[in-house]
Amino acid sequence: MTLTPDQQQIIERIGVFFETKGNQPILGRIIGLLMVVDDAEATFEDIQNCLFVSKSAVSQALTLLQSQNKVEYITKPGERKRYFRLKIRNWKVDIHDDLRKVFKFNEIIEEIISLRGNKNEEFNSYLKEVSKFMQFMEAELPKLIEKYQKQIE
Amino acid sequence: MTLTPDQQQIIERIGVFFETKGNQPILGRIIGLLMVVDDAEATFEDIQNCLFVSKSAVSQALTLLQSQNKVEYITKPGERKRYFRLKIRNWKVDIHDDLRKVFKFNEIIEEIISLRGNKNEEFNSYLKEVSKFMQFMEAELPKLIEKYQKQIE
DNA sequence: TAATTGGTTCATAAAATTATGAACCAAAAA
DNA sequence: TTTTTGGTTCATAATTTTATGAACCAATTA
Repeated sequence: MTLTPDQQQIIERIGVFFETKGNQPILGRIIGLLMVVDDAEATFEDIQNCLFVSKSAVSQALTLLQSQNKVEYITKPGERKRYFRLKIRNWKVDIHDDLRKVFKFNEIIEEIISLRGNKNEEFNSYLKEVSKFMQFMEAELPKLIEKYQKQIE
Repeated sequence: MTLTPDQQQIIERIGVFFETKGNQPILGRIIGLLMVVDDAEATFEDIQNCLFVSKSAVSQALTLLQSQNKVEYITKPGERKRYFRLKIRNWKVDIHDDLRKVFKFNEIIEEIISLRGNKNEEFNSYLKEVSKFMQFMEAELPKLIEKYQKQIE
């Protein structure tokens, strides 16, 4: 399996995207590879060769990605190799989770509010405002997703 | 300035939250400190003492936080010390930005779609679906925020 | 003018993350 | 039975990130 320069470049970009989201470098590149290659799957060896990394790095990364439900593998009759591919069916859920992560901070904010003294009421009311906004957004998100579902039906 | 154990603990939690979002450890702890202390402000020295870090660490972290528009400082008449505090007025915008970051990936997805061959049309249509969903969500977000604004008026 | 305060800067030490290679293993093939 | 294939595991090397301390500086104060 050989990649075009275009493919290589975009894999790096995908890699950087996932990296800045706090993941380790290879993870994003493997995801990138699996998104970019024509048949949307790759063997252990393919991954090693395309990304120029060691066997153990690939093994560890794949274990992690599978535990995160981002990658799965299939096998083909008569072949011992595994064909890894994205578990893309989970992506809509993943997006929702990513969005909810933003509002996860509200749990902490609520605790802070309950802990704060009253020396700075202006700040206190700002905090409450932010908290209310987050609550609103979190509640509205599922509705929005529902709206999308109906729209495409 | 002394912190209660409760305050210390929540500062650490805020720290971890920001850390897992890809920020360096002190940043989140400074933000935590500024959220938790009663008057919602702290001097350079306060920060150093409360967080047990070096002068240079505080200086560098504050420079960064200010460049990110997350922190600002005020001064008080007759005092040379700076009083650092959160630039909380920006937070609603920050939340919106955080949400949009999730959909930033759609730019890459669109490129991938245009680059992909047709060996796996099922995957191609999944990608297109995800892309459409992200487009929808990104377009709806501002409306949602508007809805909130109206609701609180 | 000298000393102190309130920081900044930068080289590097310390710590954490990430990748490697060697040893290993089970299943299949020779 | 031995070798090969397709991996896994784990100690550690390499790299990156983060924090430190020493030197520095400008503004005040003594």
